[in-house]
Amino acid sequence: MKQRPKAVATKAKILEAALDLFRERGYEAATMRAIAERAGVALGNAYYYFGSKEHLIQAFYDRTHVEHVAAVGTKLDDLKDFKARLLLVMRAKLESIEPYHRFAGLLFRSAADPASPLNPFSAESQPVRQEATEIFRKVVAGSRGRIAPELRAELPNLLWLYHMGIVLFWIHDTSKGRRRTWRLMERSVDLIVKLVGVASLPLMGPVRRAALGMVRELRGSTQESAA
Amino acid sequence: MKQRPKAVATKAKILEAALDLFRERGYEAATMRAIAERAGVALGNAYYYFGSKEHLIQAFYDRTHVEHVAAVGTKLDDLKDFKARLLLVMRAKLESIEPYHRFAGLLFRSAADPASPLNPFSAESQPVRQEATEIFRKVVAGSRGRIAPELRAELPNLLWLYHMGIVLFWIHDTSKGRRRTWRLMERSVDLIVKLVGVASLPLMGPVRRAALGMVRELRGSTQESAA
DNA sequence: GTCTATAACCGGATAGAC
DNA sequence: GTCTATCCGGTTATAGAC
Repeated sequence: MKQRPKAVATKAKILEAALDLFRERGYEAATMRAIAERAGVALGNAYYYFGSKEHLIQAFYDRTHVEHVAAVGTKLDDLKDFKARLLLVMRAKLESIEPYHRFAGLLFRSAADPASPLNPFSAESQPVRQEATEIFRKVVAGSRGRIAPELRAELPNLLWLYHMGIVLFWIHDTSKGRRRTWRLMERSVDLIVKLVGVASLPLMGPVRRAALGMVRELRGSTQESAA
Repeated sequence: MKQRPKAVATKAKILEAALDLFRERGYEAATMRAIAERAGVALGNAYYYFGSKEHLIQAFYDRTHVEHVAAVGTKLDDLKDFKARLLLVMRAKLESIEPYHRFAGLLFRSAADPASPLNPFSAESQPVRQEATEIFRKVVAGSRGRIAPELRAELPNLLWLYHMGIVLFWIHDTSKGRRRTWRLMERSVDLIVKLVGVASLPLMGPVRRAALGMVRELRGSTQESAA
């Protein structure tokens, strides 16, 4: 199973060519033939390394996640406020995906198909999903302030879901510099912080329990085992 | 612009063939060639009437909406309680779409593409979206009980969005009889009613305003003019 | 195991003749 | 309005070279 250096290099070359072309021309125009040509390999060779065009996109997924984590870097260490931490992570997210906006929509096409491995809720995506949730776990874990304990446990998953919602909006956002998404993100972060505050009030016990019960139900369907 | 009877008949023939084949074989297997053949027309002729395969699906959309409205019928008139009304509409929704579960996933592939006319947030879908929101407007309008006025105005749109979320879950739900979706729907309706109650408390003014402000922002991006 | 080259299949979409 | 012919790109197949 050990791959030879040459194979690794070829695979990387193909992936880079694909990502470049996705950026430059969007999804449809970046044909497999063009990708292979740009990478300097035969069409069949591209398929040798990537079973389909969608597999190329899975790699894109991974890449944006890595870039997101890199963009956050160690900056979280300096912040103790929940809102500041969440804002940091969300800003880094939007910045890291921006270069790919052009073809993100078409990507989402596959992602929405329940049968597609690209679907963020699919079993195949579980590792990526779990990794992506990890950063929100960090956000919550390092936050000072009153957050109801049951909420603290579920919050990372909720934040991951929330961030998927923002990405969904971003995909549809055609405003210059994605202004609308940024505004929505900032407002919604503010709202989330408020809601977490309210939900953590002792009085809100029943509502909180109803909400968390439902969320666990929702999560159960896609991930049989919770982390 | 008046269409000749022959044209209407041909178009209908093609549409019926398409819906039949979608039901029988699912989306992918129902090729445009097969549809044309079943309808007894040439491939090019199918494209003369329906610009793309996706346009055929738009018709499918419309049909499920009509069926939903039919399933609700006049039953709303008998109920004055918000929760009961919302439950009625949501149950009718799940029942009316159930026969199509098998290929709904593949349909939603296109629906998720921002560039697709099928996208529920797209301009092309605005009529359908508005119609679909209408039923939630009715739900709210006929409900007795304390609901903050600003909330009342925005609630139909929020409920439409909520119902889209439930449908999204339903698409991914492989449990027998879609049990999980039903349970989630019932729990979430309960939660929504609780939340509306809490949000309508005078004390919640700031949170409510933050939430509604954000929602309007969100809505603004897809519908330039609010109803 | 890695890679090339080439041809072919399939289905969505289009052009242009009738 | 309807057809036939054709294009185009994802995908597969094949046969062989290093």
